[in-house]
Amino acid sequence: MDEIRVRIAPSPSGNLHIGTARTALFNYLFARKNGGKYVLRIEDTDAERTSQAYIDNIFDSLKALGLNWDEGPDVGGEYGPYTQSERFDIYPKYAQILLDKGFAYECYCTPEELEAEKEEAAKNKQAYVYSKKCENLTEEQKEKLKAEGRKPAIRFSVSKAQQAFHSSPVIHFNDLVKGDLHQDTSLIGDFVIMKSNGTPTYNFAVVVDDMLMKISHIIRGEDHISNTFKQILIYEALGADVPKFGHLGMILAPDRSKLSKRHGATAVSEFVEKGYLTEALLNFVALLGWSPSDGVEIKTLDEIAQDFRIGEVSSSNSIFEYDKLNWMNGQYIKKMDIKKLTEMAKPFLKKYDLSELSEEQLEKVIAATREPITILSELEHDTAYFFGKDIEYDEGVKAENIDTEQAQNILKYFDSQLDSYDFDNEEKLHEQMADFRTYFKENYGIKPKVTMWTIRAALTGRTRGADMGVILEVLGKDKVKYRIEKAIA
RNA sequence: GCUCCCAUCGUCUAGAGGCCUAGGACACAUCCCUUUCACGGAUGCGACAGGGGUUCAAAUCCCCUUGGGAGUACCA
Repeated sequence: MDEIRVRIAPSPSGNLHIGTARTALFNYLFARKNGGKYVLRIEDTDAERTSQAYIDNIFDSLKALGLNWDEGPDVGGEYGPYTQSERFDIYPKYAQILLDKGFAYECYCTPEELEAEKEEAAKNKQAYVYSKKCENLTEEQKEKLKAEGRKPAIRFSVSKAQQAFHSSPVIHFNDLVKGDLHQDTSLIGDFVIMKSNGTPTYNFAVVVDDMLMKISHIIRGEDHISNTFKQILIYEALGADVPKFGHLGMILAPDRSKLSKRHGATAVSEFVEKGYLTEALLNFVALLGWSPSDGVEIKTLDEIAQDFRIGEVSSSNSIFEYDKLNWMNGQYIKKMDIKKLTEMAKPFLKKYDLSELSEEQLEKVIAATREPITILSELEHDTAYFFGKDIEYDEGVKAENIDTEQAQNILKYFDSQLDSYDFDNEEKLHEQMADFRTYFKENYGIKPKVTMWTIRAALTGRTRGADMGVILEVLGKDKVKYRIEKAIA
């Protein structure tokens, strides 16, 4: 096992979760940094909870994030198929090997019997461990049970595997991020590896797949630590090399509970719909657990991959706070190519008739409004006054910035000068506006700031917004005149 | 309940015994820049969970307590 191979193995029982995205990212980074392969496998053994829409969402989200896989369901690869439901015929073979080696046995217990065992354990305040009552069934007993119509599940004999490969019931492994981890296997009950319906359980399917796909390093969430001990035993029982494991802390909500819809978005696609850029999302999520050696936090995927070391990843949980994500998203919005950004902004501007503006004008609008925003959805509000004929006034703006005597004078004068302004010449218009401000400053002592504020209020209904030059230019003389005259009482 | 993991500013983190009167980023506050708002810049506020050890020396190592998280399925 010298080739480095990692995988991301999402279960399509929901859209791609931000936590899964981070796990995918760290696997991707590890593969890139170490010249390995990164594979995608879909774990859909539970048909009940799987849907094609989720599979599509997972593919799309991963691609949008730039986490492209070297092998996977769509691109194929040497070790396919990469969808578990297409591998159902291979698990029984390995279960049989375990049966033959004596590391597994058939279990004919009914759900009711199992339930009774659990209740008994709970009553005695004992940790539940399967009773092993089916471990030594004779052939006659099995036949009898089968005759009753019972279908067996296959259980893994934890104690037999432990005794065969470890001198102590307490087994250890060296985790890539957490270091030495241990568990007393006598506390692990003989668990089911093949359900009575013939499908594998998670713990069995992952091992078989990871083994067959020659996965060398398994990087995943720490919620899998307890599974790891079971999996190590299966690898050993199968006679396979045990891969290296690395467990990442979880991503928690600000209240330290599991991140759920109640805290806002959880799926990558939801973040995108809200106006987050996948680049920012990815960069942000990388910082949850990992930190750059040079202190520069805004980095491309490639840059992060260069600097990534799995052993330096934080082993504790981290909380998902929007503040920094928002800031980072804003940074990406400011730096993004304007044409690309304009394209991305369009879905957020559905409310408006975009045909009012040329592509060039729209770009100007976006360029002028991108600065203060943090997420794309803010664009709808911030660009409102560029569309339509009439505008809505923010609260208080009319009374404070338009209806005063001074404001009215400014507006009237502006209106009288309008015809002489050259809206087709950016530079000239800029000069003319400067003259306009100077006029009020020199003749009436009105600060340029106030003069501009008045015009802005009349034109946009607000006291904050894009650069005045851009507003004038994009609106054009007719609209400007219309709004100014409307503001004059 | 049992088992496992984790523990530095509000949050993300740097820190692998002396370089730490603990550094950076976000957020927050103030100031500067500016034709508005913003961007940007500067400054400030702000943490080693608690208690025991080990050591000449501990945020860094050990133990206990507390707190948080995870697992405990014929879910993945």
